Order: sequence, then C-alpha cells, then structure tokens
Amino acid sequence: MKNYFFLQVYSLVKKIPRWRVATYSQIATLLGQPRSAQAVGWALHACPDNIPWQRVINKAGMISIINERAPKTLQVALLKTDGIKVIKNEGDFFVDLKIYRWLK
DNA sequence: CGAATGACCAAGC
DNA sequence: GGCTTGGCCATTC
Repeated sequence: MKNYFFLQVYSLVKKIPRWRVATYSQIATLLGQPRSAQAVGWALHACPDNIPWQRVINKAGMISIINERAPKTLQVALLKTDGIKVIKNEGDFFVDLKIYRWLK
C-alpha cells in the first residue's frame, strides 16, 4: 500500500495511553509533519475500528466529529470508559486538554 | 495529471 | 466575539 501516512497515524494513535488524549496537530507533529493535521483527521475518518480514534480531538479539545458510524455520543462514552471526564456544553463535547493532553 | 474532499488551523472581518 | 476565508496536506475521483 502507498498510504504510509495513514498507517503511521494509526500506529501512533494506538500508542496513546488509556487516560490521555491527543490533538490532530499533535499527531501530525509527532509524525514529523506539523502541517498535516487535516490529513490526520482524514486518516481517522477511515476509522479502521481497531484503533482508539476517540482519543484524538481537535486543538480546542472539542469533539467535532461528523460521522454516522461514530457519533459524538459514542466517542464520549468511550472516553468515559478510558477514565476521561468529558464536559458537555450546548450540545458540543469538550475534553480538558490541560489535564488529559498526552505528553510524549 | 488536475480538481475535489475533509473528524484541521490560523488569521481576518 | 462569532462567522467566513484561505492555506495546509494526503488521499480519492
């Protein structure tokens, strides 16, 4: 396959500890390409179900997912299972990055 | 190969 | 201070 970037993203996301979360730009940066946040988001959109995609959120700590197969409510449930507190605000969900941000 | 897409980001209005 | 615009980049059409 030639989609190395996707594979790298998946590989890295799998390494995120259960009690932590990462941002799209963080993933991109760790892969050596700080400008590829958009591509990271797209990689996760492929959502191979064997990766903890719920631990990856945008830079504001907000869950802006738009996916029938993986609704926000599901992501929130999974995050709670991981021991992460999710804050609900006007229909949107947030994670406190100051507390849960993955420090690699 | 050129154009379009998208779960992003930063700057502008 | 919330919404729009343009720029990023890898993948798909």
